[in-house]
Amino acid sequence: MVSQIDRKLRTRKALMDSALALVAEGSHYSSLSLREVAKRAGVVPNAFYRHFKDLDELGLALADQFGLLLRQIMRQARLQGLAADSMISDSVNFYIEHVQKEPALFRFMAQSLTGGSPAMREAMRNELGHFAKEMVMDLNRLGILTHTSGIDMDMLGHLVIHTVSGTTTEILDLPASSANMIAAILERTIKQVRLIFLGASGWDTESEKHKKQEDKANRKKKKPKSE
Amino acid sequence: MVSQIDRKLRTRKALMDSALALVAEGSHYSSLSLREVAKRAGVVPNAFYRHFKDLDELGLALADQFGLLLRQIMRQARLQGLAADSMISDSVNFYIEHVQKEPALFRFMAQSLTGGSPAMREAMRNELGHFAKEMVMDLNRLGILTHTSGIDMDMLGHLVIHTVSGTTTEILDLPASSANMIAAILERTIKQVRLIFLGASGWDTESEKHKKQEDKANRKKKKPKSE
DNA sequence: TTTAAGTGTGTACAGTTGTACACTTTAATA
DNA sequence: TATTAAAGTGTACAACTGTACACACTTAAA
Repeated sequence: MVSQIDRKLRTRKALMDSALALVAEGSHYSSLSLREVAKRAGVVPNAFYRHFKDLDELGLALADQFGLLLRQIMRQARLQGLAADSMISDSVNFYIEHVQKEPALFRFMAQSLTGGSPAMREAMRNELGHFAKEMVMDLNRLGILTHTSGIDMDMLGHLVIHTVSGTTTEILDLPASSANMIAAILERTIKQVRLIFLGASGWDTESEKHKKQEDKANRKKKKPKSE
Repeated sequence: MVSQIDRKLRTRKALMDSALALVAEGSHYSSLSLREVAKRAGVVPNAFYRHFKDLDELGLALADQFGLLLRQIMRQARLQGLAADSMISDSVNFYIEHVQKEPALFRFMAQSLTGGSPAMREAMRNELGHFAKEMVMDLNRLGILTHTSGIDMDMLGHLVIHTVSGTTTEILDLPASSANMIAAILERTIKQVRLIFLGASGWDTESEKHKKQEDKANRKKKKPKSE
């Protein structure tokens, strides 16, 4: 005998897990059907409506779940107390570990950025934006960035996001057996993040003159097209 | 009276354009149906088989078309002969212009990186890889990078790709009316690429010691997990 | 001119889709 | 204990799916 709300939560979770499982097996979320999701969850199609009005709504719930996972990862990373000098490589390592541990959710994330309803894309982007913001703040706090003045944190955050999420989809496409390829990508990503923060630390000294230079040149021509 | 091969090419193109149009209207490629693609192309469903065996095969043809577009863009950019001092911003500007000019193909590209058949994902990644390689070589040739020694070109290329393709999907999600948002993203992306190359120019001087530092630290702990 | 090949059409069919409606079963409430 | 609300079931249906088959028409080859 189960509590009524427990039962409700259980099937709800079953539906979400079902969708994730199908995504993990190679289907694209936007091509899933309500019926196959229900069947996989061991429930009759109509029961779906007791929990979600749509597959879109289920998608939003999954986006929430993904955000939760991200926050767990961050919290866990903080508890470990990464050493400042190996921080970048440790962080990337740690992140990729979680990608491999929970491939379905990350695959779903990758798909949602370009597919799904507009609402879902936005939700997913918000989750990632939050993640990047926290990440950059952490790295900053721990001394990777010695100066915040002058540098556009939002820009930096998006740069890290795009790098990491791009890497994520690359890894998820590998046959999982090829550990050496994964290691190569991982190493490459560490280099990339390191390069980013190297660039960031030189930003307001070197880059400003660079920027001025470019702006001046831009104002002069203004119409570089000749098509 | 039309040549037989002309006719063939014409309907083939109609089918491809149809798929692109549906994608441009918000559908995800992996959720298109053969029938709606055929209908939109003004052709009976069965005629589809005279040109493609699958929607997957049509997708590969679209990937080819996208690669072609990329190469055209690069050629065009080279013909313009960008000035070295405004090169990064001009390049990004130029690229984004084309994204807005041909939104359907770029949308398709973004979708294909995480959706579609494995073959298509690989095809798309190859096209982008080629693009990034050429781009980095160009920037290098024109003096943005003063030294190639020691820096991992592949790493740099992927970094640029992920940044640019991430930006691309962001732009394509905007309601197209909001020109100011687009301008903001564009500016951000220019900053990002500038930061990347700033990092790259300091790579083998500053970064090596950084790397050694991290490696040493890594060797010491080796097991940062505590979950 | 006859033949062959290829492009597009019409009909057909079995399988799947979302969802409406009436229902059973179960747990919480009164 | 009787009542009510909610979770899940079963049947039904019209719309849509991919694709097989036989056919019509047009161009290219013989």
